[in-house]
Amino acid sequence: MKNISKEDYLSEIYKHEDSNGQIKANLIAEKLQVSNAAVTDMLKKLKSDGHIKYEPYRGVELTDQGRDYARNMVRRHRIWEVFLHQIVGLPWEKVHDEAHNLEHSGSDELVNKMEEMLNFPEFDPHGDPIPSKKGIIPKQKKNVALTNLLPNQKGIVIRVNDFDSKFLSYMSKIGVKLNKEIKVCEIFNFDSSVLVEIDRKQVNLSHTIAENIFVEIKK
Amino acid sequence: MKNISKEDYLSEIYKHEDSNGQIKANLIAEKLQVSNAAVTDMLKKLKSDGHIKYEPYRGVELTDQGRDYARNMVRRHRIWEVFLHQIVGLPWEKVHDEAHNLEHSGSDELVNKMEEMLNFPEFDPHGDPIPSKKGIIPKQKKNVALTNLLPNQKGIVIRVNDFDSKFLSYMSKIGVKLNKEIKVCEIFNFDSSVLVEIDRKQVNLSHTIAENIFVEIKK
DNA sequence: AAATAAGTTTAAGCATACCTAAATTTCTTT
DNA sequence: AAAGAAATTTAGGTATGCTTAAACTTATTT
Ligand SMILES: [Mn+2]
Ligand SMILES: [Mn+2]
Ligand SMILES: [Mn+2]
Ligand SMILES: [Mn+2]
Repeated sequence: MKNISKEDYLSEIYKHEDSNGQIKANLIAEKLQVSNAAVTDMLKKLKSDGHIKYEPYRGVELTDQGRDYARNMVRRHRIWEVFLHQIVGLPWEKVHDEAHNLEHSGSDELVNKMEEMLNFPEFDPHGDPIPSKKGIIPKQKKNVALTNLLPNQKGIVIRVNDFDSKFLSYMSKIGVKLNKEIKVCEIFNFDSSVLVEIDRKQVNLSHTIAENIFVEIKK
Repeated sequence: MKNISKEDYLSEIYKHEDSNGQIKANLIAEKLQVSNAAVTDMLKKLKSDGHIKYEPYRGVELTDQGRDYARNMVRRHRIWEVFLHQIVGLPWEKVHDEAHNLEHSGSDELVNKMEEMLNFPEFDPHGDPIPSKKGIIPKQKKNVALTNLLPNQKGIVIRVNDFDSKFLSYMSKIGVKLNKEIKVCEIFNFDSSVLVEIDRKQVNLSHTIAENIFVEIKK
């Protein structure tokens, strides 16, 4: 297995492009926890592999080939997550890190088999869409960060960010999970935290926490 | 994940030590498909890690630390194999290669969870024993290669070698699997092949094939 | 005891994937 | 438009895990 690093770079570029357009070398370095110089090195290799378009000091863009590769990596990651969660019974705060290692190892054939076994799930345990074998990405319900709700608005949890396992365990602890209803009671100006109601209990969420929970606004 | 190569070297040394005593650098090179020089390099590193005892031109021996590490790798490999076979439904000729990649990725915690889910299996799909978390190795029934049977003796399949997937598919095809009864009908001197009976059908097995099937002799 | 064969190590080199520090380019202010 | 700040690349270096070819050590023959 030779391409672990390349695959991680490609996934990162893809996930960002998907939501925010062209990614900066800077941000790749930060996300992958490597130096800027390491990023420059890798971008040259990815370019010569035909995975990205890239000119020094200019932005990075996936080629069709690179996008296909990256999308498949995201697919693998998310299928592993669902599998570990549903079949092995790992809690949602542990599946991301585990999948991040496994995604580079199992064959596509194995991933396809797991997908079939899971009955072709459309979303991973954190609500992120799983690209199909053909590259089609399931449409998510319209959703916004919890910080966008006004007092007395209610939302249904559609997605949470999955990169911090401590954050996810805390979410479990206070009852936040996919499809759960959250009502915003009050927004505090002094620290931008929000007081919400979950399962008829009130909890105060910091702004940073609320930013990482995405809900469909309930009319 | 940094120790893939080291882990493979250690497993190989362990598996050989287990059955045949000290391994020669030569054989490590052959098994891992690398040059002898690469083996020398790695032995130095494994020594400085405290995993093996080793003096130039002398043999290799695992330290207690190295043996623990290696045994755990074998454990991980075999639990993955059972899991892939029983839970994911992969045929026995595919689990070895897949497990060989996965064994370096998932955490011990995940492996322990899979083991529990499988109800603490003692043997992998090819009949090899699975070391427990504490390092205890289940005892196998006494067994010999099929080549050791005399005409008209019967044996129960206890184990098959797992390193060649083509061999294993062929075994499936002719009905050889664990616990299956095989009767030796005739041994041909001219090529040392054996004519056996499986499921009431006669099949001729080359000497090399028969050498890789291990049976408990039936009285 | 030499000679030969077999096994192993050393030497030199390559690719990957990182690093820090210095140099360069681009963006943002003034 | 020039200066300063921010982002990026280059230069030089490290560790891992390989390679081939040459040198060396140990085991086996004669
Ligand atoms: Mn994830
Ligand atoms: Mn990864
Ligand atoms: Mn195996
Ligand atoms: Mn392996």
